[in-house]
Amino acid sequence: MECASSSLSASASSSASSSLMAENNSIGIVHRSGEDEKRKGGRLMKKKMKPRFEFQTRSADDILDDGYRWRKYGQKAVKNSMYPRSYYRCTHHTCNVKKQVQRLSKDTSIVVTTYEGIHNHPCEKLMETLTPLLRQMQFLASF
DNA sequence: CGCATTTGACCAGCGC
DNA sequence: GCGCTGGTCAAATGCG
Repeated sequence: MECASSSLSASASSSASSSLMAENNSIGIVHRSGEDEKRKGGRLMKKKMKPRFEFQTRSADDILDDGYRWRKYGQKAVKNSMYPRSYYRCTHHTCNVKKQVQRLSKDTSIVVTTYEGIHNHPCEKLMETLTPLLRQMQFLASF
């Protein structure tokens, strides 16, 4: 499904100072949810939600580049965290994947990234990064 | 010029 | 029944 599960961010876009990523990116699925979608904010949504995957990543930046383009559509403060929670959404039309990032009040260095839904489109960024390599591979393969 | 990000406002669900 | 929290959207602004 998602080819970005490897989170091999090429860091070609934002977060130029992602050198801190070399630290130790420990990710792990903490929770998996079923479905749940409702009407809110004056907008109606389906009654079903996609599978939800929660990842805990050790990073100083909330913007984790997993190969997809995310557009922040909201930010709300959480009581438990005292830090605002950021809501992101995939910029793709056919892709209604949502992502919410929250920092742990205990360890501000830990970021909880919750992915909601599955990408139904190829990773543009990843493809972009791999295209030259693929071309090279194909070229070499002709030999 | 285009796009992504930002802040405020609004609504629905749930609790009390 | 009212109040609160959480979640989302919309418009405006800034940056590339």
